[in-house]
Amino acid sequence: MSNSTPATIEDVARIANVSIATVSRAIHMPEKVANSTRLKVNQAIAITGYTTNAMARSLRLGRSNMILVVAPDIGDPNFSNILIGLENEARSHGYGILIGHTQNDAQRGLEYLKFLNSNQAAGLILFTGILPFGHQTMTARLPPSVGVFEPVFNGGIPYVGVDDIAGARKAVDLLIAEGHRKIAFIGDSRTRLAYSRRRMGYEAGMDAAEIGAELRIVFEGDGTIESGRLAVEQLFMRDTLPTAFMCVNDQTAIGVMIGLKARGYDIPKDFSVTGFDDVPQAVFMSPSLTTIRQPRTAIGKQAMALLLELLSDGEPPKAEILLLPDLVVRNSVSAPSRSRR
Amino acid sequence: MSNSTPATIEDVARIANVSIATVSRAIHMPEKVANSTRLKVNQAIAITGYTTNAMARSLRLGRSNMILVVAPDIGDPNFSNILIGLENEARSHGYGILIGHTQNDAQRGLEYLKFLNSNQAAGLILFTGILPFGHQTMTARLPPSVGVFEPVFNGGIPYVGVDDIAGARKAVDLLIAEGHRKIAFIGDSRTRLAYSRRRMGYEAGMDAAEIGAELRIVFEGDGTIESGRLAVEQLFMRDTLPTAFMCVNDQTAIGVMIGLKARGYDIPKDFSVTGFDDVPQAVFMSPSLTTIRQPRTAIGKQAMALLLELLSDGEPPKAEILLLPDLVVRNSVSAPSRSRR
DNA sequence: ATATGGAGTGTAAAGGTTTACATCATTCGA
DNA sequence: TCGAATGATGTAAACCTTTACACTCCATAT
Repeated sequence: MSNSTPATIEDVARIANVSIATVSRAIHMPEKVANSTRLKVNQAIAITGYTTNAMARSLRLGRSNMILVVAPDIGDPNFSNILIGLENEARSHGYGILIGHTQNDAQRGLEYLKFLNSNQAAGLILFTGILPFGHQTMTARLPPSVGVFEPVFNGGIPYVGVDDIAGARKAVDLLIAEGHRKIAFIGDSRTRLAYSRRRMGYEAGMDAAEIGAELRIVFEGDGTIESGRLAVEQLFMRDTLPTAFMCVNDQTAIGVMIGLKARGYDIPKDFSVTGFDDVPQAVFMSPSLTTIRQPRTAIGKQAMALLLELLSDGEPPKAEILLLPDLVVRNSVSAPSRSRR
Repeated sequence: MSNSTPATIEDVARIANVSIATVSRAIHMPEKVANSTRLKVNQAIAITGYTTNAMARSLRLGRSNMILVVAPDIGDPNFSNILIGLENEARSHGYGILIGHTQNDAQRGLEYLKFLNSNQAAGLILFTGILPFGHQTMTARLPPSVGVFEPVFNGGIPYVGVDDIAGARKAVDLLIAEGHRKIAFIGDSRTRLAYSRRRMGYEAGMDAAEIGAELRIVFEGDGTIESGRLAVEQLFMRDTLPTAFMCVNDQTAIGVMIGLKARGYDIPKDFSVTGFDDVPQAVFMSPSLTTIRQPRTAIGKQAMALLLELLSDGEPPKAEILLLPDLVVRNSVSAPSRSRR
């Protein structure tokens, strides 16, 4: 049983007293094999402890059962949760997951391309918004691919993300429902579709509540904590203070809270703050941050499902799948204070 | 160039006007090939864009260039940082990383065993303290393996972790240096080596400062936030209050802080608190938590290095590699207050 | 009774690589 | 000058599957 070399299909065939072809069929196309034969084969498999050699199978089939997942930064807290979704879905379809991180380094990306070229991966999941593989020529050889979170710019690759407009809308609507009208949007001017869409959600919400342009304050930062802090400074200098800060992401919101606290204000009594993403820290802030939660596991699952569909059909069923994010109400939002309303 | 099917070694051989054996040698044993020939081959490779088919290679060689990493929970914040270390080290040696998570489910673990049996992985990195694969019989077939963080109980597998004794010692020593003498250790009674070692560090520090048993308070919990909160309750009931809480991990420390704050105490003015691990939240607590940082990336790197060594030598060079963790001083520790000293 | 078709199985090729062994050419020593 | 040693390359087998094609039975239709 515990032989030094693992059992091959031939060992099974010999014991079951059939040909290797029959064994293969008994495993992969059971209906093509007589009941009695299938039984014999299964017994032989049990006796030998046979597992089909994935290398040989992949070689013969011309494709592997691995999916390459490339992310700029594995440490990104978003990543691990997406990974769970990806992994579960993949595994339940007999695929395994290969991890690559590029650290935003094109050279690194190219190294991973080798995995693909050498047939080690049947498909590709991309976390980064751009194809990591500089050369256009490469695109031709790219296997079925799916983007996560963001559309992939330089390739016509379907992606799975979140409905940023609807998500942002939930945040404004909450603030408006609480009685806020002068709501600042602290944005991110970097060219990411997600960010501009969140602003669109903000504008749409303000439109719907018929809040005029004179009450809208937009500050375009860069999505960092520092950028949030800076936004507060600027707004105080300009002396055009809102009663609520709707932030493009949690990082910015954290910065805003730091800035407000530094000036001695109380959140949410003096100012309300919302974020977007629901990063792990959000719940540990004081006050805990009201934000929009990315359905990370679900995104991962959907992305992998889409990729697997692509692998079997070859036809991209959809160019874009947007999931609806949830509003997570915590303690950074309340009605605007009397005096400042 | 962008042919539909990728170039094979045969294409290269034809263009370079040599045999496929020579091409293979030119790639893998360059010194065995004449300079002029090597040149021709390299040119042909450049022309065809050839990459060796990893499937075929692995099949022929009988081992793959993949390392399987199994963790109970990919979402664990520790995991991603370890993963960075693992991945970097593996990649720089031509290996790729395969991810599996067991969710502490033995059945899941067995599924991953298939990856190993089917030759898809040459080695194994284990995050869980136990072999996920129930059956002893399996152990015989396990490839070279290395544990991370914790020793692997039911297998004689080397592991890479942190020097818990030395780490804990740093925490006590800090507290003692600040003037504390009555220091409580809030432990974890679950049978993990790490936890008992941390307690050993505590005792050693108290010994070194010649602090008698009457000033030592030990509460054995279970490492959860709730356990920390409970410890505070118990200690207040027993009315044997320390001036500082040294906690077996950050979770416990968070619980202790919650418990103390609930009773209206100020940290660190009334009580000092230390943790262990430096989880991501630690810095966001208020006050931010003074703790011992796990050198996660370094652990991952070392573990992979050890595994690769195992793969080439076959000889386990060391049974245990312990890295020295750093003390991270934040704001949860100060000198004990006059009145309570 | 014979032809037809289908179900079940076997034979053998192919997939791309590595490497033991064979072959050939060259060089060196006697 | 010849034999041997050395170096460079080629031939072919092996790694383990999957599957097209061929074959054998057996049942059914004619």
